[in-house]
Amino acid sequence: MTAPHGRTGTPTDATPGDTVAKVVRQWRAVHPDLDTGPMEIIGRINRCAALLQQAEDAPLRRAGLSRPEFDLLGALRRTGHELTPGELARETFSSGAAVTKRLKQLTERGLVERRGDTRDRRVAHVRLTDAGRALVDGVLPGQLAYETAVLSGLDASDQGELAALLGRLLARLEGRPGVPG
Amino acid sequence: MTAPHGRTGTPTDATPGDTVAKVVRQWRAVHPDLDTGPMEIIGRINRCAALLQQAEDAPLRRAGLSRPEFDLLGALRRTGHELTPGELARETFSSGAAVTKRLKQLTERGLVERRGDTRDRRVAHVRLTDAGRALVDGVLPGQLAYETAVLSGLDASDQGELAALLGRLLARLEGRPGVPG
DNA sequence: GACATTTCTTTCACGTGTAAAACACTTGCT
DNA sequence: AGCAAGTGTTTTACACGTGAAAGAAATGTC
Repeated sequence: MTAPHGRTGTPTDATPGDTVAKVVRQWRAVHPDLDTGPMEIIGRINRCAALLQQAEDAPLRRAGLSRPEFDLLGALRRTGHELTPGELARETFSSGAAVTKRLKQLTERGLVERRGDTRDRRVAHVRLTDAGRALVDGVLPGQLAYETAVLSGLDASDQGELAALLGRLLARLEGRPGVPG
Repeated sequence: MTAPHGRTGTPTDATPGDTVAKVVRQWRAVHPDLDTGPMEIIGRINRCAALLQQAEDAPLRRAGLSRPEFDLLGALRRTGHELTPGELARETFSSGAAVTKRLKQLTERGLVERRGDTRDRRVAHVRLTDAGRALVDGVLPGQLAYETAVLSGLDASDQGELAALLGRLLARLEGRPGVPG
């Protein structure tokens, strides 16, 4: 996996590169026997995710939302229809308990409305209020603009390549719910 | 910024693909005006990170560690020398307060030892105990093996490409002026 | 028609992270 | 020396997520 591609800086060597490269170098120095190859990818995915979230959280705070709250509102916005708390939990990959708490707050703030199912009185149906929809639609373009800016370091074909490679990795991760033994 | 083009099945169409592809399709249906291209990358990075962490947390729990605890021990292990709480905070990208709490627990469990600086009595120096080092060294290979397995869906050159692309993205996120080229 | 089972949601107790303040000590200034 | 400002670490108050149990209602079974 060591691909000596000229000047785009494959960080397998002593170049400072990014934070992850440094960490990998440290591990290799201490454990020369271990294959640290995977770290170059997975360490970077984790670090990118952390930095991206940190950067995108600031505008959300300004709009008075936490990221989990935005994800919940976003799920309602993009599906276009009402969702039950359970569906929201699945859609946002969070626990039912967390969704319950968020819904309480979002309802109090008037961003979301609840309605009981007439047939099955266990389930609730949640929908965006006008204010909720406006809030999501107001914040989303800024988020995308930031993402576009960050990605502008990569040209269109690099972006396509990256999306495709990540897609393959993700497909594998989502296809195998099993954990390592 | 145009949507990514690619020959390897760009998920810009109606292919189910992964979870992210579905979400992007939903957004496009509701907001046809917005450029959803960045989501294909950033959404996948976030989702991959979440799934990877979830998968790798299970073995850690079995070893009695949370991920932040493992990161702290790992920082001590890979640097090979003592670190102060402040350095540990920077190294693990977490707050000083969080490090203080973790150190308290890890010290009680005998995985870490503290020593006061003789010159500057504000600072403490933290080092791994033998048990702590053994714990890290016992867990690490399993983590790497899992990562290797997950990445085995990509051949060596794909992995190199992915690492390089993520490196460029990360460099930008970390505030580097684009990698020399 | 009552009873166990399943499904959907909420509540509870608890652990953990955070920001801000407090603390402890050092350094620089006059 | 004395004191303000700076630095490293811990404490405090609080918000949030989680798993487990509880609660509430539907469904299946005999």
